Amino acid sequence: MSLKHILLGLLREPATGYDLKAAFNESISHFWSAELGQIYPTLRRLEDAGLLHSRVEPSEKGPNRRVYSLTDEGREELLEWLRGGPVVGVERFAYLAQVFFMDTVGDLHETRAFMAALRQRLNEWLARLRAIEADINGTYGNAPEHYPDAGFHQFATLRMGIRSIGSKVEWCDETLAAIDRRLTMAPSADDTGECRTLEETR
Amino acid sequence: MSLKHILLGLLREPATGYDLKAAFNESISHFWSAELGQIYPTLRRLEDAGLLHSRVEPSEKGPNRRVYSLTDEGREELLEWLRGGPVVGVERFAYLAQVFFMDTVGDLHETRAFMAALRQRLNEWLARLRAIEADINGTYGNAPEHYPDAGFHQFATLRMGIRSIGSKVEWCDETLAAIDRRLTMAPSADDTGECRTLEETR
DNA sequence: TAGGCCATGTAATGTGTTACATGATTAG
DNA sequence: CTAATCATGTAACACATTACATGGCCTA
Repeated sequence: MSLKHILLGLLREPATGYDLKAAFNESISHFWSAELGQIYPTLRRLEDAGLLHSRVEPSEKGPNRRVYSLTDEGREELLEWLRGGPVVGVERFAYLAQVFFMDTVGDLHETRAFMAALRQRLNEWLARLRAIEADINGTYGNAPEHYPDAGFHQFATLRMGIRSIGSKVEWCDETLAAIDRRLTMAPSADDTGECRTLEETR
Repeated sequence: MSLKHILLGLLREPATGYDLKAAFNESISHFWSAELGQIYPTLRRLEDAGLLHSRVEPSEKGPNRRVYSLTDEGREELLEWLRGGPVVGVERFAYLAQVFFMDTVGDLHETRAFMAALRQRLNEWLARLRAIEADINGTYGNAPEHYPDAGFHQFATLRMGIRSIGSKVEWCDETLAAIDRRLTMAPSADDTGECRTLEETR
């Protein structure tokens, strides 16, 4: 039920489905994403439910735009969601599943290459987030407590992205170091062991 | 396409759907989850595709068990997935979306209460992960490079959970501190500002 | 003139949760 | 006797991605 509320939140200002897709790509991509194929039907359903209303406007370039805005009912629904306490869902990381099973390959060098590739991907992501942060700091200063209201909250979410992705890059480094220590050891565990899980040997 | 491969990975040892559900709850809940309603049909499809085969066994307690095991084809498919490089998907955090829009409520004390509740949830989660880590360290020592092969890889994923959730708890603290600084300021931003986003004022 | 952006929408498919249905065994 | 655990499955629904379909305007 989150996309629904995120759309309501973004519709602080009236916007089209296309505009909202751009917002997902730009400001929000570090914690949510949605495709147009999901956005358009959802907006329509929210209008049917009375949480939004729309008007059709001619566009300067391209076809007519359907501009949605919040109704009072929609604003109320948004506030209820916000006041309902944190929605903590399941986290899914396919690449962690890959690490978890990577011993099946039977060659720690494969794990090493995997972790190095992962580190690079995450580090690029981190760099993008840090660039946005530097941009904001350059304009508004380093003290978020002086930012405008919405800016303060938005900056906080960016900070979580930076801390969270940053911690993952550090984890890659920690793991790469452990792999290197393991690779320089006598290959005892790899050869004598039965590739057991921790639970089985406990 | 990840659940499919995770099931193949878990079927290192033959197991029933019920067993696999237990594995999701126990060892891998910090990076994936699945319900029985999804596991059973998926196993059936994997068998139809020739990646698994099953035999029915009587159970000591309860109804007959359908025990699945990997075929050579299934093992090959798993290895391809593992060797295909890190699968980095979208991260979705509903609670970050809530923070992002929380200024709509118009009272920073609401944000503070939200962040405090979130911190507690995350901290409990962290404590569970740390307990597992302590348990493993107690049995195998503090040097993961000496763990058995599968254990080494599994421990690495646990470490990422600890770092990642830990960084989020730290982020909560950072944000709570910023909120407190903002609350003790003259309430200028809250009253004079127009609740603008960072983009709009740029 | 080719490709990208603007702009909307539908259809097919894939992924995931919850509820329903069944029924034996065991521990409190 | 009751609740939990064992054990399998289906059906309905909710959520999400990708492909298809259309077509004008602008830039290289």
